[in-house]
Amino acid sequence: MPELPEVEVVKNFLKSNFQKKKIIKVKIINKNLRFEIQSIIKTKLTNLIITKIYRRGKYLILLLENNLSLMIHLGMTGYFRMTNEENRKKHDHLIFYFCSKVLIFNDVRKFGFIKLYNFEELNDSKHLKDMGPEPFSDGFNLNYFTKKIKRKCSVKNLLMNQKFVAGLGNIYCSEILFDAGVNPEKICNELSKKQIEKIILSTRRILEKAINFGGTTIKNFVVNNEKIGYFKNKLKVYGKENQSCPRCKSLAKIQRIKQSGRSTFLCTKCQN
DNA sequence: AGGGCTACCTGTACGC
DNA sequence: TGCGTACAGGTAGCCC
Repeated sequence: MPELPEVEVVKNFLKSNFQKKKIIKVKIINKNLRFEIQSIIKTKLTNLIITKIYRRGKYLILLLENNLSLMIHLGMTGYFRMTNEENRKKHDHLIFYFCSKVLIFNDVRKFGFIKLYNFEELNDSKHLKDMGPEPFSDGFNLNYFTKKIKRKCSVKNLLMNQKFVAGLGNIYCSEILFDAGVNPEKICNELSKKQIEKIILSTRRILEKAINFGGTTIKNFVVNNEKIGYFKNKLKVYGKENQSCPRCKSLAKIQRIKQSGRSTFLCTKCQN
């Protein structure tokens, strides 16, 4: 599920409720996520204060006392919910107990994971060390884009590559390229300067809008029991196969194609 | 080196 | 009702 906007929304939720709060206890219900949850976190995290919470790409990072950091990835279906007492659901895997709250990590498909790092090892981890710039950072600019372009790669696959730019996934790549008027199958070394500039602009515009609407709910994006994600109503092409193009109106229908095994939605009339 | 493909896991929707 | 198939926001780790 979660791409950058959804992870940003989760980060804000965690930040406003758990930053500066002390973890009283950790309980592992099922350690078999994508990577096994280290049982050491039960003892290591007990009685530590979460000093800072932030996002890098699609990763959530919790900084803790004792120079520790917790890396969390939500995979496709991971989410957190906050309760006042232990209130279990199917596919709950981990529980953090705080003074008056309980925070539960749930993940149906178990593609998510939680890993403990010493802070100084965090950015050298395999997950973060080659990650591309944040889309909102100055580093994601025309010069960077132009230099990083490799032939033989479609522009959609380029944007999906976390080493190129952090945080974009399957939904937003379709939406961004529709907004930019660029065909997702375009080979990226054939992009004009103008198109690259448009893609950078559209990336920021779409992500910002999605964050402001609380992300996108397709199936099960949940924050604290609430299905939010009103950006779903704002999607222009994703999941809109055979509907008329919102830009050319009746002239063309939205098509679904496959790129690297994943669905891409586009209008072949207005995306060139 | 860098891209493509598959595996990982569970649930849902749809055709027959 | 059941069964088989396709598909779903993720990435690591193979293979070429």
